[in-house]
Amino acid sequence: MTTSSLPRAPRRDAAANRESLLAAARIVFNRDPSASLEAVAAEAGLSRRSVYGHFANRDELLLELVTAGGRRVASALESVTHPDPLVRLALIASTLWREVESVRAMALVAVRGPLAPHTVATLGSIRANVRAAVTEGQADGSMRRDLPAERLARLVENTALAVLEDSTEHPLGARDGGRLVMLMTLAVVGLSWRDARDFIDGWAELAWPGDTAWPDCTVRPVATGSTTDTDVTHG
Amino acid sequence: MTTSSLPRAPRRDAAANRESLLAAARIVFNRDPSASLEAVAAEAGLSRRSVYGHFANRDELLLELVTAGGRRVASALESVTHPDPLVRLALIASTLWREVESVRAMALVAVRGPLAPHTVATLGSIRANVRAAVTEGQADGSMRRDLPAERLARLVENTALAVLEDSTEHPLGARDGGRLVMLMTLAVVGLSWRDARDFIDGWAELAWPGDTAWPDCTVRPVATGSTTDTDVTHG
DNA sequence: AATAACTTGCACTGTTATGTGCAAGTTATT
DNA sequence: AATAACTTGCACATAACAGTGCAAGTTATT
Repeated sequence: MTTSSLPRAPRRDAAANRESLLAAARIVFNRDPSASLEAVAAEAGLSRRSVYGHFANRDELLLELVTAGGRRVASALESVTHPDPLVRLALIASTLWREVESVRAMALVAVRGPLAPHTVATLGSIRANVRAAVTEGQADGSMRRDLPAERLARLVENTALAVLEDSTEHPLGARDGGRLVMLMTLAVVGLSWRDARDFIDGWAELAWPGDTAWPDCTVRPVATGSTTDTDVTHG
Repeated sequence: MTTSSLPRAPRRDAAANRESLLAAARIVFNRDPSASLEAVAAEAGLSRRSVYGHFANRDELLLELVTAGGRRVASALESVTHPDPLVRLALIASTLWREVESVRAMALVAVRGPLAPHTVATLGSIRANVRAAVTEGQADGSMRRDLPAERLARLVENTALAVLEDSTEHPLGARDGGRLVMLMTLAVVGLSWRDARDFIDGWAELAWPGDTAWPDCTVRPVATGSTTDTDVTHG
């Protein structure tokens, strides 16, 4: 049975178009956050008019986009747990990088723009996690104690955003970006650059997914020789 | 002699109004960078129409505002010279803080917004100085060498901006802000938090102007006891 | 006091964007 | 093939905001 008799089921291509619009919006708004719906519709191969067949207004489209992205990121971050608060922080940073890398500009708008409150709500758990890791790290002495936890946590967040921002204009490989964001995070919480580097290289879980883990290293150069004091990036 | 005979001198109050408009623009645009000229004129106690008696258009007003601010900052930074690149970087950071503190939002717009190219041009010397200090610091081993100088320099800049940004929402005393911006700068270039703290406290020229300098210390707590591991800020 | 320099209000144009109503088309579904 | 579900193009309403012309006011200067 297909539900009742008279009212017909919604067409399947409509849903597809809706997705097209969201995808287009992601692309267009990622290029220019204040782009018009005209531009979005064009990117989707639809007419401006039809946007309103799927979304009540611009804000609703934006909201849906940001919410979806936020949920994706939040869920990816849920799996981040580790006893060591420094590792946890580094993991949060690099996970965030991985999730957001392809939508940097959008993400920045979501966090900095008028939708910020909503985004923050969706991503509240991250903030809480960062905050908790920082507090814990300060308590066990692994993180700097000369700043109140709240401020330090915000600085950690903003630093990560700064890396994202910079990489929007000066692209960075996915892997280099992940490493850089960890390095900067650790720097902000108080580690020297050598300590941060060694710390990252010392924990298998902080290695880039594709790479062979530290213990059974075959390909990857170890922490001595050419890798030491070598650029993370070439550009 | 008052120039020629027929053409009269421009009225002095006109110049005053022009200043009023610039001052108003600084206030209004600092609150909302995309505010209307209506709002600016209102703040200045003038009519929207009269804005066009002084500036050809919105952009010209904006430009003048940003240029003036830029020049002020640039000139303040010209006096920053020091043999030690770390000290120089810290001085640039705290000088910048001092100059920009009261116009944070505007400054952020000037740097991030559409006028960025122009601002960058005006402030080109800063960028060059930062760049030079970083290169020098990497050469003498006092700064991290795992990142190319360009990127590290940008990270230094962006970190300073991040502190500015954070302090817009979560105010910071002038002095605490200056110290924080130095701490973060040193952190980014590779110092551990303790090293950064000791470094700042070790150089008289990095002390806050009002404070008595290190050598003949009378009031200020020295680097042992209560100051160690103590909050820079209370809020 | 004469007068040029300013300011003001109003009306108007132009631009850019959002959002709606509707008739006429197209397409998936039954 | 019938038909409801979508899409489309067009016209239109609305809303901010920028920028201009002009006539009538006000005010500093000479």
